[in-house]
Amino acid sequence: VPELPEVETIRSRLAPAMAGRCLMRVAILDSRLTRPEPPHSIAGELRGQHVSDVSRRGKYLVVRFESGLHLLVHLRMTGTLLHVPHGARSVDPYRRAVVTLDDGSDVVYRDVRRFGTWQLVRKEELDAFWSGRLGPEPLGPAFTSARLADALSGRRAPIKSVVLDQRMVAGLGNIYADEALWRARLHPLRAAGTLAPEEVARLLRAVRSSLSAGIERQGATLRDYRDPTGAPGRMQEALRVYGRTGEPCPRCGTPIEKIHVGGRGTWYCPRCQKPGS
DNA sequence: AGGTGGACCCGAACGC
DNA sequence: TGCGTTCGGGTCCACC
Repeated sequence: VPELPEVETIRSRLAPAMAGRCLMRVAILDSRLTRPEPPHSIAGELRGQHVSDVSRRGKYLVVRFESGLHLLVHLRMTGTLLHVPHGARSVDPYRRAVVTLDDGSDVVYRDVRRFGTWQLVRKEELDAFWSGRLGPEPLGPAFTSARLADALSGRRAPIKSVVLDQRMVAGLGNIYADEALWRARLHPLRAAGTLAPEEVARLLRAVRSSLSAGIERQGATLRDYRDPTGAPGRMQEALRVYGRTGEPCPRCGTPIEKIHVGGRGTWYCPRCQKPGS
């Protein structure tokens, strides 16, 4: 499941391959990818564009073109981007789009569940696009204790559900939300608005450190995730609670438990992460 | 308005 | 062995 660390890893690999290149051919093979826009019109707009750089905002990968156009790729559940040399494409029923660069290499978009999206946004519309959807970058200077405390205040929803809200902070998904709450020693069902200032500060540090750990290890490969060379990440070995029902908590040895919060599987340590106030 | 639950999608895991 | 059923996950949308 690509969350911020996985998308950042993809970005860092894809940027040198795409920056400065021209898109020679664009084939979009799944109409879901661009809807409500028809695939051929998106493909037509992309063809001939020159790539300035590849960046990231939350879980979105952003390909910026010299024309001011931006391609926003969201991988959702099972999307992956592969960079393959000229002629090295293999038969793959899950291939949803192929972009051929002017060095002959292909950027292949693959997505088993077809949840991923490609959107085109012009430079002038970009800020409005982000501000309607995404909160601050968790690893950037805008993500502060004061801002987080303000956003949490009055919220009665479980803290886990609130940190998954991309307008609260951009980039956490189910894995890193559980990991961050474990690091912060907060029970996932705690009402978000009841966190003391000290706990908010702990949560902020925990969000940053869990995401940084994921980036350092180039993402977590639980099943589908691969970087653009096809290599898996290593973060799955370093996860403290996610998916580890019955295994000992790395901090206290108590068996990890699984519950459901807001419809999502949620792992936590019942001793380190007490329900609290 | 904030909170909750279903829809979307499809392979894997599970149950009989 | 083989079938049907359930699950999960990010985001949007309808509903309370």
